[in-house]
Amino acid sequence: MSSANPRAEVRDAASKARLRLWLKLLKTSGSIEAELRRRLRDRHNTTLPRFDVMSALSRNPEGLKMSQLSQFLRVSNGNVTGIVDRLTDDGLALRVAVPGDRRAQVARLTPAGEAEFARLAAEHEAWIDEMMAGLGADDITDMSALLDQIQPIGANQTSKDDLT
Amino acid sequence: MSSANPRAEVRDAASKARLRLWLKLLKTSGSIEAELRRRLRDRHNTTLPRFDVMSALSRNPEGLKMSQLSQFLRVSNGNVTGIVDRLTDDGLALRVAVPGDRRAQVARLTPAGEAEFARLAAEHEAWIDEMMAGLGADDITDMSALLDQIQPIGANQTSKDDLT
DNA sequence: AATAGAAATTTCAAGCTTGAAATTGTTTTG
DNA sequence: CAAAACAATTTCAAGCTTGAAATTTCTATT
Repeated sequence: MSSANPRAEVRDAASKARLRLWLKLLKTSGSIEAELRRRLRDRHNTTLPRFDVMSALSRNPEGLKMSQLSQFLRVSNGNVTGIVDRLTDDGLALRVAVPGDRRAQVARLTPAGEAEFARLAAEHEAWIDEMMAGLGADDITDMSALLDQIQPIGANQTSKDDLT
Repeated sequence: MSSANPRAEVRDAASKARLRLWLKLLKTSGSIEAELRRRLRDRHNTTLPRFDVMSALSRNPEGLKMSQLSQFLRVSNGNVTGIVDRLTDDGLALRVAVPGDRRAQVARLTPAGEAEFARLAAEHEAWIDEMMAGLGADDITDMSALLDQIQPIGANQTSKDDLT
């Protein structure tokens, strides 16, 4: 069964190699993410989704409409509703009516929310720096270029943190 | 404010570069994962967690104890309980008593589960192959080596799909 | 102005996920 | 052997996540 079509084996091997790479990629990002969640929980009593929302709001001090927020974070509308609810309960965020459109609301960080996020963000960056300490400047450039070659859907969806 | 300590700027730039790379890595793996979830749902009426459990069971036809399963997948015990419950409800998995230890049970795929997984796995591999078509053999080798440089915790936890 | 259609949000049910507590069963040891 | 320690699972509450349905409020179009 090893020569009906010699090309088939090559194709199959390449496919398996890509699958292995995907599993490795998944494992790496999953491990980083799990460790971040663990530290946010144990050291700061918060969660990654909350951090993500606060991060988005922090970059938009004037606030973001709920729909903008969910687009930016690439999650559903109903999802941010709940997260902002809980941040609001904790006094870290608040909703402000949008003048001229009574349907819409803008979510913003409170001063307490900004202060809290500043602390979190500094830690977060240090954690990432530590976890990726094994990569030098060139490695980062290389890996970035390689990641660009992966196109899950085709077009290059923007956001989920542009940090530009 | 740009020369109190010249090294500080370099350190800071490197840190920012690592952070950007992490966000990119997260975005890429998140996009792939989201697309996989979407296709599993729309085309096969199932979910990624179910696929993962079935995959693990498929590689262990003799079955896995619930605790082995959760270790292998790196998720909590309570988590697999629920997923296996639902697979069982659907006739794709079943629990078998372990002779000699009445606390333990082994989860296995039913014949229907095996057949179903065979279909899913073939599709899954093709999807990954398609999404990563942009990477050649050398790219895969390079990326794999770069991923090895990232160590979220220190030691190199095994599993979450070893695929040997 | 009436109304049909679109838009911004929230609500909801279902499933995933976790860590902690509770159950049930096994093993070690005083 | 009793009982304390340990082990395998399940149960539970809380939060995350989604897509679909429901609300409320615009915005055209007639």
